[in-house]
Amino acid sequence: MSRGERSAAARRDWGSDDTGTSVLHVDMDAFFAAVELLDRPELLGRPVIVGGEQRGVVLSATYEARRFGVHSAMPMARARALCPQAVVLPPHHDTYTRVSRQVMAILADVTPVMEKVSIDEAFLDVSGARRRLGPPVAIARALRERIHRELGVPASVGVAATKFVAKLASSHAKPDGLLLVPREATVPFLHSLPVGALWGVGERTRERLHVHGIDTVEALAAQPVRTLHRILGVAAGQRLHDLAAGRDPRAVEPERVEKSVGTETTFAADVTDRATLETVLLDQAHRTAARLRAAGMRGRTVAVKVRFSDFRTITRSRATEATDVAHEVFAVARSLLDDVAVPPGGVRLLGVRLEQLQPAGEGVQLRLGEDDNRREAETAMDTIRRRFGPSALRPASLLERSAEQAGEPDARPEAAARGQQGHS
DNA sequence: TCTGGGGTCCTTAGCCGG
DNA sequence: TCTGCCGGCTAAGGACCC
Repeated sequence: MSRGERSAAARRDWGSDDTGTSVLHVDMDAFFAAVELLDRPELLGRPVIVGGEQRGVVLSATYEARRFGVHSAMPMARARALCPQAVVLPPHHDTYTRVSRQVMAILADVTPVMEKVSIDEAFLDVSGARRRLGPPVAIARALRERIHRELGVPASVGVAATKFVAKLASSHAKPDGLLLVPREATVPFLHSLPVGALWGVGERTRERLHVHGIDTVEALAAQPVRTLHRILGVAAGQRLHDLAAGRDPRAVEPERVEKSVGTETTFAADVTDRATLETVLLDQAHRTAARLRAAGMRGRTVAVKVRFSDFRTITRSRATEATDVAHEVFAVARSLLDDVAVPPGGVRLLGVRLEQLQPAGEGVQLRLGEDDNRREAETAMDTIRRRFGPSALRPASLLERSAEQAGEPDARPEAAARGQQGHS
């Protein structure tokens, strides 16, 4: 699902010396679509798109669909226009999470030095596994074969000296391939790529670099670093200059600490009614707080995100005492939302996020009375939901809304939003 | 064509205290 | 006492990634 630019010239044999290449990047091919095909083998060989309805985007597309120009993150309407014969399937995130766990378990068998990047990709440092399992390329081959045999889905693997180059290698190995970039081929490999292949170069940065005549990694590498500082700022300029020269000191890190947790919802129809917004906000506060409690974390900053009908997006945040209580999160979030003027066109998206996370046991002041009771009540709700499922319990105000919706399923904006979220 | 939801990181600006 | 400077913190927004 990588969206970085690729180059046909980079898709070649760069040599077979894997002595200096201990980083593997494992990337599942068209992961969501591939998992869907496990249940729908009759669709093999046909263009298949996984994506939401209404205002959704393409989450995943088989290579048969990509041939028509369909790619991930593309608006569904555009994808359907490009490939009207495609079979469109709604996403099943629980299934993808389950298969992802199985993939990660196979990777963890190779080495504990494994860093999960997302649901469908991970880095491995196999320097400690050589004696047991052989050289990196042999490990990569065995991994691909085992994932395919046990789970029935294809994985591509990049093998290189650094994380960044391993990632580029896997994206050039797709679909269902393996690419080794030997240590001494690192710079020639990088210099065969367009500048958009670099990590951190998206549409905006590419345009800015293009204005200065910089369209390839080779051209970027030839610039004095101070020129890049001027164009992109010190941090981004330095990083790209390093990446273009093959310098990437980041190690494969098995433990990653989350820095924020949040939930956001795009409404099926823009919402102008404040009561509806507050109901959604309350639901989001509960979901976010429950995730914080499950992770044993509390957040010190509550942030609210609002996107208006014209796609203008604002965020408002406030630092408070560290909390994992939905009631407290909601109180701050609602106060932030109160200060936002809703334009006549209404609100397209609403979200809540907790930032400045810290372990639940750390720096917590002794609190008495109502707050403690709230926390206990919410913790009890967690237990019940774990036992009987996520819809077993909801706050009364949300239940009332659900009851109203039952009578009039499509008339209210939040009914549409609920429907899209897939739970009510 | 009309743009999801989960995040991370960086820049800029204002405020405050030393 | 006033002013300037600096660092730390907070808030907002933007770009990017999968």
